[in-house]
Amino acid sequence: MSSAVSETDFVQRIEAVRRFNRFYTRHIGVLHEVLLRSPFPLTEARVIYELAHHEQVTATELAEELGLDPGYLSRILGGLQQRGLVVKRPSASDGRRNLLSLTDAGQESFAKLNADSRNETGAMLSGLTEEEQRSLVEAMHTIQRLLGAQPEHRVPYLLRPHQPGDMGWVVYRHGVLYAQEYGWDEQFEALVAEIVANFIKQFDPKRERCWIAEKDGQNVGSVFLVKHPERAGVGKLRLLLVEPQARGLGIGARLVHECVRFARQVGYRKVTLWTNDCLHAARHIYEQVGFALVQSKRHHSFGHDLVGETWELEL
Amino acid sequence: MSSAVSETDFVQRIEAVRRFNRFYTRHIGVLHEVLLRSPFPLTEARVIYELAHHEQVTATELAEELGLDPGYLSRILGGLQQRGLVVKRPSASDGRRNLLSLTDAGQESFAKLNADSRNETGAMLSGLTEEEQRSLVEAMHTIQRLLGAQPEHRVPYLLRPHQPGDMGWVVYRHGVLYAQEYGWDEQFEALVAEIVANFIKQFDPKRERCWIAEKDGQNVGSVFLVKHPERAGVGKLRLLLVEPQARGLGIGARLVHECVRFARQVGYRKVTLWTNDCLHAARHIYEQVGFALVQSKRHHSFGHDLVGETWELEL
DNA sequence: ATAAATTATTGACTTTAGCAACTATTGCGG
DNA sequence: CCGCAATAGTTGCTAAAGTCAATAATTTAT
Repeated sequence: MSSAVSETDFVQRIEAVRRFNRFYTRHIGVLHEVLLRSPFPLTEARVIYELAHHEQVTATELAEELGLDPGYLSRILGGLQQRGLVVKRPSASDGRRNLLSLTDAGQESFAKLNADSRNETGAMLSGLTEEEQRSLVEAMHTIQRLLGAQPEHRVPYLLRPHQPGDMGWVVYRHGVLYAQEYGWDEQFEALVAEIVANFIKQFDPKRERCWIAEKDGQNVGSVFLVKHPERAGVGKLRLLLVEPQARGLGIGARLVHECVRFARQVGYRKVTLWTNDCLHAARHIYEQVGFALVQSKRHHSFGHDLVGETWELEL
Repeated sequence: MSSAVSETDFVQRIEAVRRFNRFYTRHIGVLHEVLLRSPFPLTEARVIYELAHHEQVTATELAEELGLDPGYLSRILGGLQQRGLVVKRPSASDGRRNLLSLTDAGQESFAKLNADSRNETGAMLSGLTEEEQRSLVEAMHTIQRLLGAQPEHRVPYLLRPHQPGDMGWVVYRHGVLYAQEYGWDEQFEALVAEIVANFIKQFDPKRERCWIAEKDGQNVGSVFLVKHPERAGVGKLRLLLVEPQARGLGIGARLVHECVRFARQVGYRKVTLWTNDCLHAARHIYEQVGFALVQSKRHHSFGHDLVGETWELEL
């Protein structure tokens, strides 16, 4: 070793790290007690958690990520499937693999778990001052960086069904963002409000749905699929929105993709949507997913001259 | 909540903390795999670890500290006792309690576990630069402070039998410290060297022992109990030393205490020791433990005029 | 085309853990 | 000093968590 002094430092650091590990082992133990109060055994909860953060995973990946025995995991997944929380689809490209994902019920279970855990953490944090919270988070970042947390390769956001509060958020953010980005006036916000009001009033869970994208605990995107008011067997995609700070992560595409998947699943024969030609990012996504422009029509709304467009996708 | 902005921050912090918890859960999982390669199951290892850091604990305290179920712990302790790693003595003051401590074999097992874990952590740390190591440790301190790690009320040091390297350390530190603090010359260091050489050459594990005090992974104290060269049934306490940076923690008293306990246990009828009147701290400890001054004699040694003293304790 | 590797499942087990009931003490209030 | 609540620890029973090896179905590599 280089010198007596630095050797001493080194040994002391080792002990400091070990002390921290003991401390945090204990700390995590306490956290887990909270999860244990949920109807899910801890390991199951962890599996659900991972599933919620992946579009689709294979069992092997999951086992890897959670450090579980494949056999054990297989059984856990079996149980979750039986209870209707997880579905498994054979992979198209590899007959050995199965792609796993949460069902709606699974999503719901996750939402509850997630909320509990979040509240727990929130309660802990709120015992600290603003300044202390900042230091804590910063210290945690430092540790993760130094211990080589490989950038989590799960998607950094989350899709979920709507919850209380989400409708207000949708109206609010549509209003703010379209005003900011396109200068649209409050007529647009009113339109959005009307749409979501109707969605809630006439909600048919079997054939309609809202997806909210969440990132770091905050809403960052939305999309709705509703029955077309006049044309039976046709679904209408509405209110696609992604917050500026969350753009570039593929959230928009993912939202539309989910929408279409759901539309197929519940038996629509066609999905239609109305947008405006100035919304380039959205149009691009619709194109990618396979929608075709079927009609274009000038109109004056929201304080501007616009070109409204109707797009359709055969299922 | 105060404002939209700080609410946003708060939610993001919650997620950051949760992310860290997941990260560290996995990280600790990996650490534990290492321990799992040892002959001890993780929980047993933790129990041994705690026992090594306490003079004597009760099962309840231990369960509390480790967050274990008392029943479960009881069984673990039972197993450790059967394998001769732990002994249990009924408490004098409370008939319900049992005071637990590691046997020699237990100490040895601990030493191995501890070394493995330390090496593991050392290997991890040495992948980082000096600067990075410092940040890491600092971040860990921050977290412990903020999450209210109550100051560990276990003793922050550790007594253990001697290992390779310890004898050299004893000679080296006696030489350095007595020179620094009392100006003694290298004759003293030579004397110490001779004593430890004889200790090793004529070591009788049944009736002789060396204790090394360790703190944060470093040696900080020593004491020896050996057979008196002339008087059968008498033990001689020698080479009591505590590093300046570790004084005030009761390490000296603890070392002498262990010595006396051992002397009683292996059947000596008396313990004697030789010291000098200028070593105030040491004399104070001997007095406290019950030693009596039986002889005082001037001598010139180590480059100084000194007053040598003989102290004795009837067992 | 065959061997080797990968993905997932199953059966048979062990270990780990938690709860509740029970015994032996102790401390306390009347 | 008696009775009773509280504490320390043990034991039986049960569930959860995890392991290991064998197997089947594919895919990939040689």
